[in-house]
Amino acid sequence: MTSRAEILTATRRLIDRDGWEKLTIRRLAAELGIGPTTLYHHIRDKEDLLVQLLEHHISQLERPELPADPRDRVIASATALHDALAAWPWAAEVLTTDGFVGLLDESALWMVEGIVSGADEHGCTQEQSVHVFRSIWYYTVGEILVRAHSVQWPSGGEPPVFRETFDAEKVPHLAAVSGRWHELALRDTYRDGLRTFVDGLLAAGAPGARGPGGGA
Amino acid sequence: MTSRAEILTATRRLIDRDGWEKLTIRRLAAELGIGPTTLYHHIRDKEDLLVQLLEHHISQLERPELPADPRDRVIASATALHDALAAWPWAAEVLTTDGFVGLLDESALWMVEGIVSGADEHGCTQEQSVHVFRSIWYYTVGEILVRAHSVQWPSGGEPPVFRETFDAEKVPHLAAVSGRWHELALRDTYRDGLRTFVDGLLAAGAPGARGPGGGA
DNA sequence: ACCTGAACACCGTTCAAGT
DNA sequence: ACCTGAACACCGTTCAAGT
Repeated sequence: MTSRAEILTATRRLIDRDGWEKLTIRRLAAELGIGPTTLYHHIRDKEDLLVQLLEHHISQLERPELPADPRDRVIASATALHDALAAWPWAAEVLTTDGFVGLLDESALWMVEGIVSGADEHGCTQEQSVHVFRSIWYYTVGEILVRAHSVQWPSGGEPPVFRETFDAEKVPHLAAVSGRWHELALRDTYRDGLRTFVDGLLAAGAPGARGPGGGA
Repeated sequence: MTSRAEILTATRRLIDRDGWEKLTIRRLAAELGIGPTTLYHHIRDKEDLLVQLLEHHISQLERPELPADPRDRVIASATALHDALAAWPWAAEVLTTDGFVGLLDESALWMVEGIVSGADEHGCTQEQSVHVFRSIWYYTVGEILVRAHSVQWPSGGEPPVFRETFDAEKVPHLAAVSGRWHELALRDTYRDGLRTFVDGLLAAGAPGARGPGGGA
């Protein structure tokens, strides 16, 4: 009597309530009111559960109209990817562990397609377009994972992000900025970095393909 | 009779032999020939052990002469950071989990200082220099983590990185490249991406600070 | 000081058995 | 078909007890 849908919503409820690291097969079974072993009649193993959860949530993503301009389409696709993962940091963990593109079905691939097609149409070769995607993917997944782990002290004690004292002899520039580091590290600079990176990647891939403000 | 040095070398030996994910307190104790509980007289907990291991190995890193040119110094520092982590993917895992810069002692901070000082001297403000470091850090840690997990099938069966069939109606650009994706995804493009990113970040931070080929 | 076994509170997963 | 308890092979960590 336990359905796939019930399992997925209970999993999501457990993660939302207790946190991603508290998701275990045994707790999920308790959440469902069944024995842990019963779960194995519906899922192959824990990884299978995670992948199903991820696919389900990505398939529910609203799919925005992507810009016609190649460069803007790359930015918009990467931002959609980023925001989807930022909402579920556990997803980023699943994706780094299990590989990304080979895992997901077509409902998620429009974001990858948006990046690759933008690079292609900008004038990149296939090699360069894949390179553009991979570079953006690394930057995005790194941002998600680092920031997801950094916000573990929401209102607890001291934020242990940066100690304030540095040896000005050995690391003068860090010493100079140390008092402000914490504040600066909290800023959301993903989009700034993304724009910079994309423009650089596209320029490196196909320098003459598009002037500043130029058309197709 | 169990020393800190003995524990750290045994930990390293266990990781090198059996892999990072096989490192447990109990296995480490067995490796040392002592009871698991005995270990707790020498380490506070598992995380403490990991941080000690990381600090020890980073402190043993050879410290290269960094270039005088700011841009080249940023590249060289980031590359040193990347290569250090690529050699120990478990370290990247520890660092994303525990925060980076606040955790390490001065023996590791020269890499961070190299990036921040390069950005500063290029003409970036403090905000911009921290942004440069963070962007590079995200890209680097993402690359390490994704690639570390992707090489889990060294000679096993099918590499599940990318399935070869795509719906050419829905994702035409992915369909076009699908046959080559796996090969392209294996290429080491970290340095290419890094150079592109750094040049973009520095240009965005301080556009007029340095012309192409210009000096200080 | 340094080390120990027993115990606590957990994990993921398998398997023979029940309805 | 669907579900179960018991069991296996593990975890990190604590604590009272030993030398």
